[in-house]
Amino acid sequence: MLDIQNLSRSCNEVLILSMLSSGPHHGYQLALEIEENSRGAFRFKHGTLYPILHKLENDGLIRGDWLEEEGKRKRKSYRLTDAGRRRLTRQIVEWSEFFERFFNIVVETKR
Amino acid sequence: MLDIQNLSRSCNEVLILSMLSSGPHHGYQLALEIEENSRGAFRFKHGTLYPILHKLENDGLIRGDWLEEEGKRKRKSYRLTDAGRRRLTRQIVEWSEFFERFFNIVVETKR
DNA sequence: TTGCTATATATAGAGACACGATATATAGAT
DNA sequence: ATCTATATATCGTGTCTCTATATATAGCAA
Repeated sequence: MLDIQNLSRSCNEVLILSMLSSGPHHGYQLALEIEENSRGAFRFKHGTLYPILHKLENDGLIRGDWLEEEGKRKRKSYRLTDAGRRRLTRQIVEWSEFFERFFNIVVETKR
Repeated sequence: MLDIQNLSRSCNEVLILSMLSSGPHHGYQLALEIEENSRGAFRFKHGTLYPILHKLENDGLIRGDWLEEEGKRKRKSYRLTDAGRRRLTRQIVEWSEFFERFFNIVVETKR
């Protein structure tokens, strides 16, 4: 179960895993697209982003491969592993349950 | 706007403010009822609860009065202030927006 | 050729905060 | 007399995000 103290970490994780579920991205690109897709609501500072990517890779949820293309800076392209895909599916269920319970209390009492 | 790094703190605050919007509660009672209402999902450790209550009181969002009843331990009864009620209303809007954007990204990309 | 901006990744240090542990106190039950 | 539930409080630890800083390159403009 998703516990309250892990909301921030889990939220960051799910956003990244979700983006990767639609195809490989590199870090910088992830931050830009998440910001775009949320119309500026979710912003990753790179001091937050890269440590998370390293942790996810270390946990075997994503995999990064260095790409070297002509005329471009070296980039690390990340993609979901099978474990990462399973984790994403489970996390989405947990977030759904969290929302349900959260609003249940908040809306129920507020009135 | 509700930012990702404050999810935990804000969630705790909203749960407490919500409970208080239905009437005065003391700390111990808040923890029990939140646990019941969420069917065990949200549990406040007292090492988390009391510091938050003190902070909310300090910020003028709630007000606590000591009650001394016969045959009972001394308890501190908290209730919402007007500022607290306004804060709750705004926080609920922000959480709604957060959920909308979060699932927008998560569901959109996941597929 | 120098400087600025965007792209791109990385990490050290600081600060916030929830938690576990611990402490104190009392009422009621066994 | 002891245990459990009620009730509040605080200290220390660990985790995690942020800010700041560092490094590197491509493209453009002055």
